[in-house]
Amino acid sequence: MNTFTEENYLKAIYHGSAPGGSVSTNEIAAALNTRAASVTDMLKKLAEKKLINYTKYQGVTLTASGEKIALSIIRKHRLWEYFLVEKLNFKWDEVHDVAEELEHISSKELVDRLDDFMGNPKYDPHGDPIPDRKGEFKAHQLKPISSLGVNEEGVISGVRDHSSSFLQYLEKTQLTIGKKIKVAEIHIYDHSVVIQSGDRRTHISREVANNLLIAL
Amino acid sequence: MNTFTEENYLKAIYHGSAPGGSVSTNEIAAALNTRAASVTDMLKKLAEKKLINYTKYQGVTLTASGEKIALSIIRKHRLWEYFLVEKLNFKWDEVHDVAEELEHISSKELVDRLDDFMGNPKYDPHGDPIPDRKGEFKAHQLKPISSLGVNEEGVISGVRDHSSSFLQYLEKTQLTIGKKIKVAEIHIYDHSVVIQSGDRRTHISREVANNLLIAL
DNA sequence: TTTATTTTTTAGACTAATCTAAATTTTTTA
DNA sequence: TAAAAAATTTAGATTAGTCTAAAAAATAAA
Ligand SMILES: [Mn+2]
Ligand SMILES: [Mn+2]
Ligand SMILES: [Mn+2]
Ligand SMILES: [Mn+2]
Repeated sequence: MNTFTEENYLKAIYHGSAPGGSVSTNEIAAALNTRAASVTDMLKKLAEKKLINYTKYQGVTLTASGEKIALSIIRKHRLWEYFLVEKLNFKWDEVHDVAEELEHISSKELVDRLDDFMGNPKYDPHGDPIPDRKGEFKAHQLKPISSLGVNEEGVISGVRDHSSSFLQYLEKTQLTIGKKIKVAEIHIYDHSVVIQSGDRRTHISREVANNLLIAL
Repeated sequence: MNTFTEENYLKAIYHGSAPGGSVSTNEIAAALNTRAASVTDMLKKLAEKKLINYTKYQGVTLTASGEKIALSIIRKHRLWEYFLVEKLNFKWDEVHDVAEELEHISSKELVDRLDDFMGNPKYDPHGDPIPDRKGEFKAHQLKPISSLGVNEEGVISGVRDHSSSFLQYLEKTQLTIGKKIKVAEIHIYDHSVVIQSGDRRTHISREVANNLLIAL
């Protein structure tokens, strides 16, 4: 097995990689709140274990087995988040830190049974896809509200910013996953957007419009 | 917070202490599958943190705060075991190792909600009492079947040996928690016992009779 | 295409947890 | 109560993960 730390590095590399691309030492250091020198040390170890492809100064990509591990961690993270929200009544902004711990519980039997217990959910509370036991998943096709024109509609299906302050803001303004919305107005001056949802109108900033994702 | 290792030491000290008594370095080493020298190092650290009372060569006891932590770990362990058996359909002999990991998840909110979700159970799948959120619990008054005389009755309420081989044996012979039993015969020669449970008779060895506990 | 800046790696140290082997202390036994 | 045995602690190393400071490589700018 791998240590928690190794698992966190693999996950960070997975999340930091643009499709097909590689991740830099500094990006990993930023994601894990650590120093570049520490990252270099760990990259050597992960390369030694054949979990990443690493050549000095070139950045890294995951090998097939590294990606498999990363996906299993992400599966656990998202299933536990779903459990916390759906079964234990946590709010969607309260679950991430707990899931960061739970994702390292090793038992595969446990997550698979948890998955069945909850009816094999496909998306976590933030709209992110949950890999199945084979590591497969299909992501929603998403785009930010800021890319819509006036009168275009869609269903809120994901967030680009997972911070609890953003999630709390969305909760308060009732812009949560599953809500059907329409763009009512766009202010050219500051790119802020007025959203219509049912008979409720909400004025959101450009930043919020960039971070709120709707399904096509 | 404390490391997993520190938590495991505190738990071992708690479990190793006879009521009011102290635990020896070697006992802790045996319980944790480690060496006496390692234990000594850790005892110094825990004493430094005022979680144990330690004087060289004298053995250790938990301080009030050390005991509080130990009980919170035990609470988590047993609640998770209950969850695994009652909600995820694990068998009682399969849950211990998973609970050994889950008990270190730090969120107090999580265990308290889990406790409520399950209806605040008082005993875990092996009959051990689950401390409440204040660390309080009442243990069953238990005695081994081997202490009963012929025709005495009782309800199976706990085990002294938690090994999966023993639990599997009990499962197979249907001598599980909650079963009402009566001692039908005692063989003087080897102290083996014939147990009547419903219309089923089971012949168990002295060793099994010593490790199966019934409520008074 | 040199020079400056940024990124990454190496060198050397530190902490937590562990180990073996040797030294102490305590307990038993004679 | 003195020698032998058992338990415990100390000494000195090791591994994982981290850090700061300095060196090296890559990239950007002049
Ligand atoms: Mn999360
Ligand atoms: Mn999520
Ligand atoms: Mn257990
Ligand atoms: Mn138990």
